[in-house]
Amino acid sequence: MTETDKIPPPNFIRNIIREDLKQNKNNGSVHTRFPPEPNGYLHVGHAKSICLNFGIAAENKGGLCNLRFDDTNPEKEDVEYTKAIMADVRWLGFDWEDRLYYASDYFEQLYDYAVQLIKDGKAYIDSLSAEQMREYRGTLTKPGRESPDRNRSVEENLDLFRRMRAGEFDEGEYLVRAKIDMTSPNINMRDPAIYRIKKANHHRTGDRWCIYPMYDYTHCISDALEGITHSICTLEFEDHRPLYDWCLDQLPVPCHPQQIEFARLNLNYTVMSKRKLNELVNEGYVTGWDDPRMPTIVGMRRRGYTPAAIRDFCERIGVTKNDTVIDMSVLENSVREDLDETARRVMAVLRPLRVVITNYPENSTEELDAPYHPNKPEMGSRRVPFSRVIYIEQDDFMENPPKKFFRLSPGAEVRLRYAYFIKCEEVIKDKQTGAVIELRCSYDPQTKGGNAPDGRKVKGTLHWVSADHAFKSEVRLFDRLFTVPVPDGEGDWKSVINPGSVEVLKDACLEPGLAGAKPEERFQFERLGYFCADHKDSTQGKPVFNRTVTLRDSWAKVDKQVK
RNA sequence: UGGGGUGUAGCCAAGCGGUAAGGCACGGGACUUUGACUCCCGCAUUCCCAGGUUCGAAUCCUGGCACCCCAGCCA
Repeated sequence: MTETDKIPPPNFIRNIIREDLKQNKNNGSVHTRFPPEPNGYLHVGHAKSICLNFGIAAENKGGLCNLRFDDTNPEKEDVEYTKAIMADVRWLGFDWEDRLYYASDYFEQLYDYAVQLIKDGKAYIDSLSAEQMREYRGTLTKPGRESPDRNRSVEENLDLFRRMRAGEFDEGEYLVRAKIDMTSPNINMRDPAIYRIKKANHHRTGDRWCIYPMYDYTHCISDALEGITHSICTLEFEDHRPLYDWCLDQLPVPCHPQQIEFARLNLNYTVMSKRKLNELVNEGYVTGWDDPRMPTIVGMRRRGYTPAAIRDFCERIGVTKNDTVIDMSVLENSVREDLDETARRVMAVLRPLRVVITNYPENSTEELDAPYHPNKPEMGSRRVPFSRVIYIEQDDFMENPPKKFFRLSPGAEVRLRYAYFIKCEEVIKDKQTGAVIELRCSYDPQTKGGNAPDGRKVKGTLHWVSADHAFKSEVRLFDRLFTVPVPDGEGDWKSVINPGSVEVLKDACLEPGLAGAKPEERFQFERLGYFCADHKDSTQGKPVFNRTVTLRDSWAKVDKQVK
């Protein structure tokens, strides 16, 4: 994302558009839209669609992308979601300018068009019950039968439709159907419903309507009314395209957009359906839609993912019609790549082990200079306090180290980053448990800053925090939400939820400057990973941190091989 | 044994009749005051399978096979 002039990789949709432009189709314009239903929060799958639609608009001269809420089902939708969706799209870095639309804005026009269809004998009012509808529809292999109401007169249809709108009937009593073909091999064309009665309050139109248009009928017309040129949607709508085209062919709409379908995103070790995400929230498996383990935009944001990283990820995975599952490592790679460039390095000890530097003067403190980024001096530096008692990571000490372990062990010498070389002289253990509770080390005053004048080298460099100056706070570590790569493939997907997907460390010791971290501020805790100050649980002067992603860890591999 | 789609490496993905890009992952090495970053090197004689057309096929033709989607008054 640093190169603004980077040419996006080709994909079949961009190829179609390039070809259309060459033919001067749509007078050379490109107009897309992102059409979420406001019935839940957005997830990375939506991010793929957002990046595609807004991206295509942005990379073509004069290209535009609308934000349109597909709000035709009042029972499931809510303003809470529209607000959250707008915030997410904006946070991802996209702008619909003044083109915010709602399908509900078109209800009157949609009604008029339906009247038109009825007058033209292309739609009728049906009184079949839902169960009867199902029977008449036939099956995948057997054609359907025509409803007895199919040849109701235009006058009667018109009257009934008017009375439906007027609220004279109960839900389910009547329904408007397109008159297409009950024997079509495509079930979507067997006289699909286009209007149903719902005596529900709509989040925008209130109680003005008691009949609501169906998706297939609404979506294509909304696209046409907005002058959309390319209506990009996911694969499951491929079968609906003939219906999309049919509706537009019957009506005097301003234009006829081209529907193009692509495969939705699947990520391993997580689930992506709104229904399942909803269950995770409602049944308490996670703390909310914005739980840092969730693949939602708000969840990833809270975890510390950046908009640039998510955009980069969406670019890398490509756009095709293949049914695929993307490896989580691709996402993590995008995040690390962005954060490596932008995050300041600081020190934090997650699981503290007390170290007393026996030959360092008591009650003495010095400040050591530590740059914020090893490769970017322009990011500046800060002073970190050093004193006689410090904490190091428990993992950085082993009493009986395996080969190639170049951290601290009895008699070994290591560097404390930006400070001194220390040597482990004595190991103090708990008399009861035998656990190592303290290390006694000596330091070499000659090695201040981290280099020895005599040229001797150490293999390991450890991060540390001065005990008296440590800012103690909470740090949360996250792991994958599921224990198997494709939970959807499991009979009971909830049986493979990872019980250890979150670990809360209450006693982490952070360098003092971190007490001033702002909500959503991101850092690299050296040698541990990238962390983000939680915007929800942090309080003034007491930020708590979420681990976004670990650093790549080649020691973990060596360690595994040794064992 | 209805219709619509899709099959290129462990995971993604370019390719569109001229002799298999790239990314992730993985393996090896260099550098290193983060076992990070960075940098080198390696990683499909073969494109779901079988035939055919062609001087030449992942690309064209024929026939199989596998997987995904569709029977809401959801989107």
